[in-house]
Amino acid sequence: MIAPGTYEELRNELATRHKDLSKRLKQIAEYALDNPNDMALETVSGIAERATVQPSSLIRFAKAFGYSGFSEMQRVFRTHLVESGANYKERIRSFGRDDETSEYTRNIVLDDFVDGGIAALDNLREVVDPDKFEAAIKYLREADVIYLAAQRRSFPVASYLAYAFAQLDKRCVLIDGNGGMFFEQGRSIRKGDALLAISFKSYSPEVVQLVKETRENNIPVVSISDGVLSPLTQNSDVCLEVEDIEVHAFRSLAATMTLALTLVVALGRQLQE
Amino acid sequence: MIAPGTYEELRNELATRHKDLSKRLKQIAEYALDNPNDMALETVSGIAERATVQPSSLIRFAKAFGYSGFSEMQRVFRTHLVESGANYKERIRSFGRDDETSEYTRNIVLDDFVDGGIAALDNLREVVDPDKFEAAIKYLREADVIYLAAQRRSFPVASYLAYAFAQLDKRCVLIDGNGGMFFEQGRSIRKGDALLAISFKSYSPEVVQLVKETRENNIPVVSISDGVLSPLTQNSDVCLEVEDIEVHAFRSLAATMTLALTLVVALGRQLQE
DNA sequence: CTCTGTGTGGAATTTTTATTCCATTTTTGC
DNA sequence: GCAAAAATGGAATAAAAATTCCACACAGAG
Repeated sequence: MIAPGTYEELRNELATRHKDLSKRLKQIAEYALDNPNDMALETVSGIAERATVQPSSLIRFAKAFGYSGFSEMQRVFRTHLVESGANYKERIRSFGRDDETSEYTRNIVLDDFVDGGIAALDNLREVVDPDKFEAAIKYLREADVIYLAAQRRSFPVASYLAYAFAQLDKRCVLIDGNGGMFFEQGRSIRKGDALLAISFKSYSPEVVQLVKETRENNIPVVSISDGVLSPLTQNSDVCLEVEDIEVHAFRSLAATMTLALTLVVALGRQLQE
Repeated sequence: MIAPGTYEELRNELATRHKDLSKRLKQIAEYALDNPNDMALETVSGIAERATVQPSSLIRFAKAFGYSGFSEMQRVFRTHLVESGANYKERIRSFGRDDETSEYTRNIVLDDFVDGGIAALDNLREVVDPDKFEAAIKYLREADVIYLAAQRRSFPVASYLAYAFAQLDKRCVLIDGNGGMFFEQGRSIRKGDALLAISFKSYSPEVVQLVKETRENNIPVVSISDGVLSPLTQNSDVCLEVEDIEVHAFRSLAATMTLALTLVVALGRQLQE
């Protein structure tokens, strides 16, 4: 007897064997299919109570399907809960075992990054708050000149935005830190302009400082960063959250780039009107 | 002290109080925000291990936020896990409906780009030829200095690669055309180096010309471009094809960025050996 | 440099939870 | 309708998990 390792397999097994089960086990099977979340999260006695069976029946049930005990079966339900839920990070964690032959590896790598990128984009759809997005656009639309600040890994995003804004005939300044003049470039910002800053952990100190200074001068700051702990979030008028997934210790920019593009297009539409 | 009853409240609380927390509690706050699923499903000691803290710190953490113990706090994460899953399914169901209200429309834009990005990534998986990929890596690995050439929309990709190569201690020169010296920078390439050029239609004449010149000098040229008709394909030793999909007349860089990242990681592995 | 108080690691303890076992009940085959 | 087998309930036990507690480390004040 081999125990089903995935929720789908278990479901199948439950369906096919349902009619041959004893009264109590039938009852449990039905409950499990109706309330997979309970199966994933509740304790044996909790489920027993809700399903009006004895705790011991639940253990018998698990054993009848080949598991060593209830806990082992519960893992299947838990995994399913995580994977079916939008929460993408766990999904990512489950791949990326990469101790294969190099023949294999090269494709594995590309596949991993592609999967990671897709998961990041899926996630982007969920976490972007439409109100914040709208607010960000408003600041950018009203700005006379948009200043773009980003360093290191995030710099390409700013560079892309600079190109795209130029296409829209939206004036902008890309603070590239050329000649070590990051702050000199940044401080030429003035009333009527807006700063768009992009940085992820570990946050570029220059960008963080520039954001703070700009905010203190009552100039609007829009930022793109990761999560609520980011120092950008705390010092910006509006912060859009993105999280690009880390695969093999490298982070792609797929989601961030897509967000940037969306920002540009949305802004472009409003400018046309 | 009143404990946050929902995930969002807790998240907020974590964010605002993060800076005042002690070292360990900070560490836990970060872990919790990054791995909410673990917080929902794992045991105290399991989480403690993954977050490299002591079990007792987790209990202290929960109490610091007003809960009676870890278990009470865990309920918040569990509820969130279940509910976020439900929302996700809801979203999928309501997908593809686009009956106006600008309220709705702005999301449509993001959704479109996300879908476009996903499609582009899926496509990337298919069209990348492993042999060409391998060959590209070989040229780059053997190069003394990698020269990066790209203009306009593709420039951010080169900029990203420059950053990533530097991280790998691989020498490279980013031809950025600063001061109008595109060709001057490009012509400093010499035997033993390699050129990595990125351009899509309509192809940047400068990049195309540089590729041709470099090839004529018997220096290896690797390119990233779109399709067999690209003048880069014809004048490169190896050309990797990508096609980022056009949505609302704008092209994202999601797929190209992902390819670039993969290139970097694959190269990085070989350099380590 | 020493004292004081907060923060931390880790073992000990308590509580909760899973599992086993067996007496009792229900089904099944004759 | 009567054994024999299977299934069930529920208390007893074992296992695992959460929580407490205390000795020690460390940072900041004097």
